[in-house]
Amino acid sequence: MTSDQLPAENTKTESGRLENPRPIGATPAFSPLYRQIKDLILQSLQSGEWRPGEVIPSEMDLAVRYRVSQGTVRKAIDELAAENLLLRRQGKGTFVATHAEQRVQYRFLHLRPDHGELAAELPATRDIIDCKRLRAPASIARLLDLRSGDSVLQVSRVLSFAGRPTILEDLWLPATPFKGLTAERLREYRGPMYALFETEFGVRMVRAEEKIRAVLPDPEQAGLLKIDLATPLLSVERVAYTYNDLPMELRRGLYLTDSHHYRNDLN
Amino acid sequence: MTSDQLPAENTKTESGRLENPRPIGATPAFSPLYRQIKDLILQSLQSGEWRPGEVIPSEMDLAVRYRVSQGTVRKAIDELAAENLLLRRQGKGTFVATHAEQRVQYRFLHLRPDHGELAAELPATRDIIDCKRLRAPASIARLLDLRSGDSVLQVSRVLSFAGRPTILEDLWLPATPFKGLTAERLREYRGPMYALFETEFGVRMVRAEEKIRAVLPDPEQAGLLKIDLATPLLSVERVAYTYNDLPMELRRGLYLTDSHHYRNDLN
DNA sequence: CAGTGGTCTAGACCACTGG
DNA sequence: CAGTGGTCTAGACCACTGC
Repeated sequence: MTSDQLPAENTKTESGRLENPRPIGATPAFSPLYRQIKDLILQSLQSGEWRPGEVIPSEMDLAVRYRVSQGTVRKAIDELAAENLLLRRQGKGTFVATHAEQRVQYRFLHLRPDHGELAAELPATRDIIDCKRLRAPASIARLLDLRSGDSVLQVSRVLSFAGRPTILEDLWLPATPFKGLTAERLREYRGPMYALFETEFGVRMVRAEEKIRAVLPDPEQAGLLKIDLATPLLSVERVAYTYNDLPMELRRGLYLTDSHHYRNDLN
Repeated sequence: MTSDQLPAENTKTESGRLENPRPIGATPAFSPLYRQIKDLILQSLQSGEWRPGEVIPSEMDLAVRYRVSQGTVRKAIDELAAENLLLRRQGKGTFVATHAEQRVQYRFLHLRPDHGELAAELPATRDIIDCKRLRAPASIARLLDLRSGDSVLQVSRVLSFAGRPTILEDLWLPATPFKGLTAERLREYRGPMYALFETEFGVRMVRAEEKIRAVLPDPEQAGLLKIDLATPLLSVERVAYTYNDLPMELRRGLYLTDSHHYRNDLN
């Protein structure tokens, strides 16, 4: 077997086995081939070689490209599909996941109506209250891995379901990757905000962490949600991450839960 | 190939292929072999042939038993492991998951301290207030797939972390499978309640669904949690299921979230 | 009908555990 | 060292999609 045209990552021994390319440090922490392939695919996703919604090359093509068997590529893709980064469709191909997909729209929104389907209430009315640029206070900067004082965009909005104000949200985004985002563009756009982030700014949110509390609104919040000061609300703080565990959005939401609830499935 | 000693589920054709044993109805909804094997393993788990914490037979043994290749057994086990029903340990074997495992204890409890580790606060103080037998009201019966009026056990308890009452919970359990459960046994037992359910009643909770709201306490609840009536609380309603999607527990919890939060990871 | 993902097999070898 | 799960391969065939 020759090894002249191989990608930089791996070279084969004469037995056909692969050498592990990272004997760094004391514990190399053995990384199987399929995981290395997974990382290569991940790099192509990050770099934008394959964009949200597009097909990626077939398993056979990738097997040839990476010089491994189809089964190994398959296992790499399996993991990426399990993480919702890729979407397999039998007979058609493997696609880069996107928040614009009809089937997975509002994937991160766990609020559900007590009766009936969420789909019946979507798309919700979205009132953008505000979109301004400011210096990140320490508390915001820390969660976004920025230096305090770095420039961030702050968006405020109210979501209404069936005419009833239900969610009051504040968002903070690092200003650099989202340069050019304005209240107008947010108002014009049809579809989930994360879909807009993908198409307009090339930022794909991959996972998120939420911290949930029960709180009472302050007078301003109560006014925007048209509730009184004694109405308890869910406080949902979300940090959303793009590839490489890079935090790209902080969102603080207040959810009115008298006709909706936050749903969670435990496994 | 002979097909005389095969388990009832599948017989091989001469080509080595397997016949699909369920051409029932209009759309047989093709079920691959590994999924049939998965169901067989699931049956052995339900029947108690392999109990929580025990090793199951090796992949090779199961392959022989079911007359399929190791790879097919492997794929079945992969799915069961992904659903947290089985636990693989390289070099040791595959084990039936259990809530008594140190590593996965309190798997369904998403409350976390704002600062520090949950482990530092465990085990919490658990005060069993009450454990009584009663006729299920319609609202409870419906969620537990019982007839209203069926006998259920109701348990009330308060969990305290670092000396502070933090969770007030009511549980409802169908009386039949939990016959013999008393406040005393709950008080004596060290470890998670779901572990007690496994060892004492052979009921393993496999998954759960939670509905979360923000509420204010009534005077009785406020007294038990030692808070005032204006302190908002998380209301967490959980239905826990055993094998076969059979609901076996309804739990209504009130979580105090001034120094804790409910954590959720979105993928 | 060709192309894609999905299933299944058989066999080789690797990494990890415990006696 | 034997036994377990974990990786990798090569090849065959199946189910689904769209031309």
